[in-house]
Amino acid sequence: MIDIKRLRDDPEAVRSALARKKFSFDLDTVLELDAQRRTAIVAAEQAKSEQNAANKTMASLAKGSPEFLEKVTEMKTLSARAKELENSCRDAEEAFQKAFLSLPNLPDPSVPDGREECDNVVVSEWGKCLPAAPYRVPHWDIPWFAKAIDFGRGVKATGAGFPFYVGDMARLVRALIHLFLETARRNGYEEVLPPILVNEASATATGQLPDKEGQMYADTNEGLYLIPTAEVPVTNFYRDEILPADALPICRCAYTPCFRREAGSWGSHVRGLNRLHQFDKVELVKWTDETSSFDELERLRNDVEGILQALDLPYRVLLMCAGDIGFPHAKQYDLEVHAAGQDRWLEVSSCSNFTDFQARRAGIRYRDKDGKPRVVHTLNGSGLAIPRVLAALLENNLQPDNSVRLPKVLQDFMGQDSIQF
RNA sequence: GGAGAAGUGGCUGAGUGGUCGAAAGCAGUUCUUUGCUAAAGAACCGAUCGCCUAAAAGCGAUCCGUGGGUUCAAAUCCCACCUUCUCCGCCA
Repeated sequence: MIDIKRLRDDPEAVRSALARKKFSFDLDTVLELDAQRRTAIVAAEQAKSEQNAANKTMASLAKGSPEFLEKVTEMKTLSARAKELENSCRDAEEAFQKAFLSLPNLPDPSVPDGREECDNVVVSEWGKCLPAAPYRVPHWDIPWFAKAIDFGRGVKATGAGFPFYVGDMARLVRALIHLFLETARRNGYEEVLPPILVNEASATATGQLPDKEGQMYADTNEGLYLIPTAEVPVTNFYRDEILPADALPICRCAYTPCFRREAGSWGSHVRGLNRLHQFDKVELVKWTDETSSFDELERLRNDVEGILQALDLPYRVLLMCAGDIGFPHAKQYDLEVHAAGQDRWLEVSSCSNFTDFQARRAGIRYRDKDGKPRVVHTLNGSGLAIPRVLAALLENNLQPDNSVRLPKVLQDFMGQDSIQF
């Protein structure tokens, strides 16, 4: 959630900032509910204060004395009134919270205007896109693809979008996970292995709820959700905690499988590895103070770019426009690799600064030099999502003999310089 | 899954239904003193929300695992749930 004080102080600035995003919002209602809530609080606290005072005098009276009994009658009235006001106060608070929680984060001023995908700005490109050639095909058309990544048997075991990776392909996935984690470790991120089911409070804190409820697989028996990204459990590591000032910045990395229902987002363009219900990803997460989060975002992005360069995959970096960034995001870069067989850019990472939006929901703070609690800033970025990286590797490194040459960084781990089925 | 025990401030740990935000100790901050990388003494030392402020101070409300209930009044009594520990059973 955003800072309510900021909204009160300058609603028009908040209004125009939010208007740049694609989400609908109702500031006037929020402000009105805030005012109502505060009036209710004043009334309830006043009543409660009177009751407390009466209670105090009562404590000094002898039990059962006439004065005492008289006070009991008075207290009954006060108590009933206080309870009543307290209830209306709670209702007002709930109504306010519900409306307030539905406000998205403010986009940073450095984020360009725009309504859709085509308004995103390419801020850098690395490497050369490979030219078309007769033997370059989409990865799903590689003759042995169905053997190496078995979608058919995945359907049998689970359903569409849950493939089996077989033999050297399974090893290759493991090699990528290893490479990503080790690269992150060398860049100063501490590895964690988090739970992959989270509760409602965690999903709300990072902003998946209530905005994207339908995107997650849920265990309704236990009230738990399969994580759509490691961001959720990892960010919640410090939920409701106050960190010492010298702890920041904290950098963590985590490998997890990720689960997304992707309801209604299927079509001919999402064949093969382009979109799955379950996929593997290494996620990078940072907690910083409010002065350095945008610098840390650049560092994060740089760390992720390093991996793509090591894999020798041509990529570009998009600065997402205000209309295309997510609900909790203040600023977001998308990294896309070029897959030569499809001649398409595939998003493999999204690096974002959430400023204080998630941290405020999650109650993650740090103690500044004066000992005052302040809300931290949170960031995260994929480093990286495996299937699309794999798609690009297969398509870009496919040889005329249908083998796939491995980049140097993977050869050592795999103990071979190419794969072939 | 069965049987017990427990959940209090950063930590340890008192707490009789009313004067308890809550003793005490530790840690922390500031100061005093002693010439020596330390000791002693003193003061301060939780969070959230609201009112008032330019801001602070100040005032008020709330918080003793969570949510209900009893009562004029609950950390204290009752119920449910969650978590932790011990014992038994089962199991990767």
